Amino acid sequence: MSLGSRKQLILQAIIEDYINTAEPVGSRTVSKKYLTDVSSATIRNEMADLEEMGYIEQPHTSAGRIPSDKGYRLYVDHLMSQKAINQKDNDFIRKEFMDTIGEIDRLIKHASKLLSSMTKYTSIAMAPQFKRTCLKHLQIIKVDSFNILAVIVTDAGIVKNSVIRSEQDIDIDTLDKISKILNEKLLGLSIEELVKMDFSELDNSINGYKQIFTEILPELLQALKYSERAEIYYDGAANLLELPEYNDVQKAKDFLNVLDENDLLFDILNDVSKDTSVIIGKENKVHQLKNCSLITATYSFNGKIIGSVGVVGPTRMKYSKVISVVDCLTQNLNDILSKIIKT
Amino acid sequence: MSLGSRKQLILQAIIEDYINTAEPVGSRTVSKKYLTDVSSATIRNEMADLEEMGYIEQPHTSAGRIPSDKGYRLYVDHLMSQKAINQKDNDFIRKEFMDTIGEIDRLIKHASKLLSSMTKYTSIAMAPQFKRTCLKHLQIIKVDSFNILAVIVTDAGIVKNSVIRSEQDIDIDTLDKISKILNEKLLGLSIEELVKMDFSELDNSINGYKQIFTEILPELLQALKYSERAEIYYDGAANLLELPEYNDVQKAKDFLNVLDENDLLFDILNDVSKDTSVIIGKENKVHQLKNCSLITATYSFNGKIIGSVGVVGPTRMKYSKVISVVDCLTQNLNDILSKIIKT
DNA sequence: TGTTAGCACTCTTCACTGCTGAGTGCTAAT
DNA sequence: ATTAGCACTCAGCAGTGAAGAGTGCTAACA
Repeated sequence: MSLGSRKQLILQAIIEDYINTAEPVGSRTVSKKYLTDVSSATIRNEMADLEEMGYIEQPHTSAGRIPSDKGYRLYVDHLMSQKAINQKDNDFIRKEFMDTIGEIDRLIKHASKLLSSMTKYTSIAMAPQFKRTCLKHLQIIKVDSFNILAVIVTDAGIVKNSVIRSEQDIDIDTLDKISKILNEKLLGLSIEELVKMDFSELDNSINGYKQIFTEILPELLQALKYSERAEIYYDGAANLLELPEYNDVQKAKDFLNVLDENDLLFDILNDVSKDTSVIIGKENKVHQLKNCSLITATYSFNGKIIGSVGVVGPTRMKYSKVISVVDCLTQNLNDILSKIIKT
Repeated sequence: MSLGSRKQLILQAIIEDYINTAEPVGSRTVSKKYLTDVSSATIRNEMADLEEMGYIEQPHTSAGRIPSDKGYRLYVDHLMSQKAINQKDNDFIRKEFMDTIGEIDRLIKHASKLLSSMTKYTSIAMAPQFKRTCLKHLQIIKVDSFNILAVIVTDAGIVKNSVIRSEQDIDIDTLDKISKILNEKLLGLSIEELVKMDFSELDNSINGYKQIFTEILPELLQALKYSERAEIYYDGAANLLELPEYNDVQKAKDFLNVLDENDLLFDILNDVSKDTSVIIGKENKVHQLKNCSLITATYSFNGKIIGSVGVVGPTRMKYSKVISVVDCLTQNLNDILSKIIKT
């Protein structure tokens, strides 16, 4: 069922006005501000149709109309002007990233800050999923008589450490040899595989080091397991409270509770598969966010998706703007990752 | 100027009732619930005195009294029952920490979560300040032909990594030798000193490696500088909104804005010197928190303060409870740190 | 047949009103 | 020094009515 082109224009007008004002939009407003050559009475008739079709709703009899989730969906998929990213924004993001060096987690945290400050909504971000990356180098270092340190570097440039206490004073050469053996055997495996791996088959290679292996390996695997869940960040929680829809304290409370639940955020960010996805209102699996829209995008390394970022806001969201910012940001993220970490 | 003992009792009654109910406390309430053998009229007279002395205030003529900052201060310093930590809470904290292994930052993050969930306020925490700890071991590892990795372990068990791209393919033995030289020269120095150090005096020791040094050192120092600022965490932001004082959206907004400003939180947590400190209302240097109270405590390693944690809430805070929880938590933190990281 | 003007109707919002209850300060009696 | 009693103050609440926004319907018009 396709809408007449005038109905489309009216729906678009209603949505864009509502996005800007957060006030129900009346027929008069549409007639005066958007479709000046049509009278408000005509608009009224069309609006009644649009309501019947489920694209807009009326909060109460004497109010204007507001878009429904279905309306927003049509808008995002067909009506919205796909505005290319503002050149200025693009430059800004690029520049901000240039200045951020250091650990990759820090980069993602910064990305989250950028997203929230540029969109004025709340951003969420997931650091690279360690388990999806592959072992590139492993080295066991002696710190002192009782502490050894396992350093793991993966292809996405993630580095993880694990301090292991050892009862015996192992000499450096031994550790080097063990490092070499492990490196040979394990190189290129994903951390996910590695954790599940059956190490008994290593038996042949480790003649003479068996005792040390049985002391170190479990600790190492344990540490890997603990690193499996990626860090989750959010930023700009205060932005939400600027919006009129969150003048209701209860709603603000519910929203903040979601942000405090790392598991929930993880599920949200982990669920993303497409490059960029827009989830509107009740489309959300997480029922606490059924009044929110969520725009997420993934970032990749070596063709593999390793993490994602997103923006959460009211369904009355500046979709066009946010989508372009999120897109641009992940684009830059991909660039930087592939550049920093080229072999 | 010392209060009569009955005035003290009345002040205590007012404060404790107000802490529980968030409602101004009237003379009748005090007489009925706390000092049953004195009439409300007498209480009224005493309350008028207390108000004149500045310990309590009246929101408006026909309301009861609420404590002033000065009142809370007296209460915290002299009136409050210094309740020892609940044995159950202590066990709980201990147990929670036992289960948390892994990186020290994760431990602190967990501590923050614990604080907010046990106190029902918002917690803030600063991970160990890298720069205040001393170099224990430094090792430079070859990852592949173009990437080398510097691993730095400090006495507090903090491990930092820095991936350095190198134009030349340096062989492993060379890196080992460089590691040894640097270790010898730099062991025991605090990171703070290290960053400021003049490396030209190394010249003699590095015959033959000079070119490599000049490539690696600046990168290494840069990475150290970026790690200088400790991570800041907060948790339980949603708890605040449960409190009636934050039904005013504007106040909630102001508070969230503080949490979003890492620099501000850093200043707050960095300012702490005493073991445990209680800052009430306008005593706060940060003007955004002049309606809040802040209870902070430090944790140490090797006798040096390396970080701090805190709880932020309304001035109407359950001081006794929070102080005991914060104390207990840092106590446990100290224990764990000294145990985990003993040489 | 699609469009428009006009009008009665609905419903929210806001300002105003008067009432109630909580709490006070003062006074006079104990 | 303490207490009972009383007049007074003020926030909060419910009720009221007017104003304004927006609608749906009808009848006229191109």
